[in-house]
Amino acid sequence: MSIEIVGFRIVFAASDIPMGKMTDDEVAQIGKALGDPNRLAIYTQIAEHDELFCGEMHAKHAISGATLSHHLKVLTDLGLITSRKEGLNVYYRVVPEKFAKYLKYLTNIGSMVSR
Amino acid sequence: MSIEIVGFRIVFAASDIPMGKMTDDEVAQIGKALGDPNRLAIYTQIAEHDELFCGEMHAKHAISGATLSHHLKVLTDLGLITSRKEGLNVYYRVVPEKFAKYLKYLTNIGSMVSR
DNA sequence: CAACTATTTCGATGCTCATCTAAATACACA
DNA sequence: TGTGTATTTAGATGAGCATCGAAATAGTTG
Repeated sequence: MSIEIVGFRIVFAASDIPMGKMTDDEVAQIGKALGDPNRLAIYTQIAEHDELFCGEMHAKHAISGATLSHHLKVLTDLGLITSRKEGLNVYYRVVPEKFAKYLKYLTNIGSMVSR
Repeated sequence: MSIEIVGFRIVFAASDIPMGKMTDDEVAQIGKALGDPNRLAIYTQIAEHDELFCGEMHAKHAISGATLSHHLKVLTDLGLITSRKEGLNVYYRVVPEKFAKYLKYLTNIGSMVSR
């Protein structure tokens, strides 16, 4: 039995989100950002929890605080995460809309593959 | 009115595809591969058409033949595309399953964001 | 205010990689 | 078999970037 993918689409559980276009370049930038193993792990860890501060991430990844901060800045500059300062800690959380946009763009490519 | 994304999932039009797990590292590699603007454009162009040979791609992208060949090798080594030689030309096409796996992995991250 | 903790910035280093030109290979066709 | 075209390989170069240690900044708490 051979299986053929004829296409796929994203379904939003809530409702359709109005999402502005992403430029090809922005898509590539996000791909690159999520293309570093440490950064992908950091992003995934933030997504797993609701909010996370540096200290909790630092404990999980074998990188220096400076490097961690660098990765968080990259993700922040791209709009993939946001932060909130409270006391000594800086709490990070993902921006679902941004991620959804990226997924949607990729899904469009995928749907072109269909015949 | 504020809209909140509570999660999203990929729905396959044909049926659910049995897909082996991808390692985090492989996911990062694909992200990186699709994270180069030229490579993303090349991949997209191949996806748009059914099959494409180098010459057709070369005409569209402002890079040397050698660089094009390099990008095609990166995509091929990752299993994102395959090739077939016919006469002087080498025809490329995407491997939908691989792309779907990547999308599925990302979608899983996305679904974690939901509350 | 002083000491301590959390995070970021600075500056440097070494590796990865996109890109090129030139040469090699593979195939077609006369 | 020899010439022309398509693609890949080889080798080099330069830019980008992940990483670090150390210093700077910010905030808490005694």
